[in-house]
Amino acid sequence: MDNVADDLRSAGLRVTAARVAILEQVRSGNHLDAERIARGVRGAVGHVSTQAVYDGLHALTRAGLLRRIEPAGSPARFEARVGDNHHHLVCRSCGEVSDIDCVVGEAPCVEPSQTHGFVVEEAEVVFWGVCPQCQEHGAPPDRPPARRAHGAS
Amino acid sequence: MDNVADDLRSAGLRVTAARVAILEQVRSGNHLDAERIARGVRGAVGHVSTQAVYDGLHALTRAGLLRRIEPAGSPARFEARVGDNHHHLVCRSCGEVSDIDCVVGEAPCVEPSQTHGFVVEEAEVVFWGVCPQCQEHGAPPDRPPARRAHGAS
DNA sequence: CTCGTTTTCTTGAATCATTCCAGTCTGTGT
DNA sequence: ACACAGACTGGAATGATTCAAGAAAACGAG
Repeated sequence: MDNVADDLRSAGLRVTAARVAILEQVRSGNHLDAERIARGVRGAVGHVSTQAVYDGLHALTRAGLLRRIEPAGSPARFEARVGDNHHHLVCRSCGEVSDIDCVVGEAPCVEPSQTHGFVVEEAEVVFWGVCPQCQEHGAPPDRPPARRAHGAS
Repeated sequence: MDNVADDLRSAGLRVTAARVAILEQVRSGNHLDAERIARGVRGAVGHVSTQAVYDGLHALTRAGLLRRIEPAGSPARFEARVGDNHHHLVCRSCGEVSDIDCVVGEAPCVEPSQTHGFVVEEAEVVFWGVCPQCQEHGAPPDRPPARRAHGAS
């Protein structure tokens, strides 16, 4: 039933209540940050130290079960959609993150024009905009706004 | 001669030694972080508080004289190349940032496939790789490595 | 040139996300 | 059941950045 445990095991990680809960949280939630995940985990299994949450998040990320994204101006967020090629759309007002399928369809989906000798491993694309919610109400529903992240393109 | 002062003035900012120095630093340096800028500024004009540096950096950024970029896992960096359409190539090992001209050539240079109702204002592209230096020496010259920033695409 | 107002700078403390540490506990393979 | 690597706990520490309140300086008016 609960493939979460199996996923952990086959990733070479021990199956503990904390990690199971972490993975479940991230899978059910949407681009949650560490604090939110910690809250969810605690709601599910009782006390878990903040450290254990960060620790588990790292382990799961290292194992490839989670992906960590870090939009400028907001704490790191985690998502369980891994191994495919997708990008993100971030609301400048409330910080909400949505997935976007790769624009071109192959990875890396964007090729740099000059590489300055770098070996390029990955292209990360972030679209900045305003979500439908924030378009209506000038203000976000409740979450604090991600500080503006400037930049052109 | 020194158009920096004029640039400040015409951006509606007062011309102070600190701000002139900040702008000069960023223009001559390459994607410097606040601390490095502060060091340079102090070298140029004597004591300037950290706060004044952050303050000036914000003001200049707000005024459009500077662009702030924030690659995952490293402190914010500032650049003076503004108003054009370019992206960045970041070294996973040493954190070095290089400019890359827009892949496609128009802004926004990448169009999302679905917008989920968002009003998209900007596309930010970051290429992750390893710089020439770090390819040779396994280790970076001296700067601490940006923590890995995961993610596929 | 001298004010007055407004912006900018100073010092110092605070915040937030995240990490470091050291010791204790617990899955797991044997 | 055992042993031990891996995971968890509590608590302190770090680093980048911000907040706050008062002092100083810039610039337009008179």
